Amino acid sequence: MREAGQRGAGTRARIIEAAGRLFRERGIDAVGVDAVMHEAGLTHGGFYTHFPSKEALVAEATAAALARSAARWEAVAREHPEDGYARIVESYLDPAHVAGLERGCLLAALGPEMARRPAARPGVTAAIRAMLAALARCAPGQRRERAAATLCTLVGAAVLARASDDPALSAELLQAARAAARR
Amino acid sequence: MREAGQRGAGTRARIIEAAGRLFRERGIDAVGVDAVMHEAGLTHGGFYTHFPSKEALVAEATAAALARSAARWEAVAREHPEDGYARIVESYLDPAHVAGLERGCLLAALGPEMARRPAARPGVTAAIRAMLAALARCAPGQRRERAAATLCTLVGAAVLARASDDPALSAELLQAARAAARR
DNA sequence: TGTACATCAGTGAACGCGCGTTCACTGATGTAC
DNA sequence: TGTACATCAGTGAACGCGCGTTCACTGATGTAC
Repeated sequence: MREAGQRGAGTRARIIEAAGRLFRERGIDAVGVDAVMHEAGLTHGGFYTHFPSKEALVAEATAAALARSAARWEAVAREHPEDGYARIVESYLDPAHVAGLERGCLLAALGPEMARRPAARPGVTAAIRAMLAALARCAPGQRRERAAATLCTLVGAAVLARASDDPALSAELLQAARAAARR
Repeated sequence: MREAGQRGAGTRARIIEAAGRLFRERGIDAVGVDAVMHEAGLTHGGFYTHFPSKEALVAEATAAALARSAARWEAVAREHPEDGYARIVESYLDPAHVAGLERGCLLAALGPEMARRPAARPGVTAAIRAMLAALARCAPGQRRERAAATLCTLVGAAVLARASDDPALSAELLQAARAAARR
C-alpha cells in the first residue's frame, strides 16, 4: 500500500486533489473530512497527520486547484501568442467545461464560498491576478481591461449556465458570453 | 406581539426575509433553522408551522429574493426606457451593492450553491429569464444577446470582486466590467 | 547480511457539539351562544 | 355584551445523526549495530 522509499509521500497530494474535486462538486460545507479521506482511499483518522484542520485543507486544496488553472492559462498564452485569448475563452465556455464542474475552474464553482473564507482568499486573489496576467498577455485592444472584463464574463457565464434549469437558456448565456468576449 | 386580526400573518414573510438575508450573507449551509428563526424574532420550534423542511424554506426564500431583484430591474426598464440599461449596470457594479452582499443580487451571492440544490433551480431559472427580459428591453444593439452577455459580466464581476482580498484588484474588475457593458 | 529497535503514516473507536426535526404544551385570539 | 370553548401560532425541551477532532494502537518501513 505504501510506495517504497517515500514513507507515504504522495498521500498528502492525493488528499489535496480529492478535496479539490469534491469541494467543487458538492460545495465545501457539504463535504466532510471523512468523505475527502475516503475519496483518497484512506480512513478519516489519519487526516490530522497531514493537516491541522479542515479549514487548512480548504485553503490548500482550493489554492492548488486555482494555481493549476492559472498555470494552464499561462501555458496557453505562452504557446499561442496569436490565438491564446480565443483558445482560453472557447475552452472555458465549452459545455464540457461547464458540465465538468468538479474538474473545472474553482472560481466559478466556489467563488461566493471563497469570499466567506478568510483563509482561502489570498489564494483566490493570487489566482485572479495570475489568470488576468495570462489573459492580458494575449488579449486584443486594451489588453488589461479586456482581460479583466472577459474574466468576469467567463465566470459569470459558467455560474449562470450551471444554475439554470433550462439547457436552452444555459446555451444562450454561454453563446452570448462567447460573442461578447470576441467583440 | 401578534397583529390583531391576522393570527400571525406576516410571520411567514418575516422568516422568508430573514432567511434571504442570512443565506446571502453566510451561505446556506452555514445558516441553521435556529439562526433564521432567531433573526425573525422567534424560537426555532415554530419553524415547522410554516415550512415542511429547511429545503422548502431555501427554495422559497431564494426565489423571493430573486423575484424582488427581477421586479426592480423590470421597474427600472419600464420607467427609464432610454437609460435603464446603464442604470441597471451602474447600480449592480456600485461598490455599495458589491459590499452589501446580504441585500444584493442572490445570483452573485449564492449562484454555485443554487446549482447544487434541485429544489431551488426553477426559481433561479425564472429569475434569470426575468432579469434577461428586463435588460433586453433597454439594452443597445443586439438587445437580447447583449443582455445575456451583460448579465454574465455583472454576476462574474460581483463574484470576483467579493472573492478578491485586494481592494484595488476588486475595483479594477468592477471598472473593467463597467467598460465592457458600455462598449 | 541479519537481527532488534525506533519511527510514524495510517486505523478505527470515541468525544462533544450543532444541526434538522419532533412533540407536548401554552396562551392569545376567534367563535358560538 | 359577556362567558365558555376551540383553535392554532409559537415555545422550549428532547431526539438522533453527522461532523470535526482526538487518541491509543498497529504494522510496515528505516536505522543501528
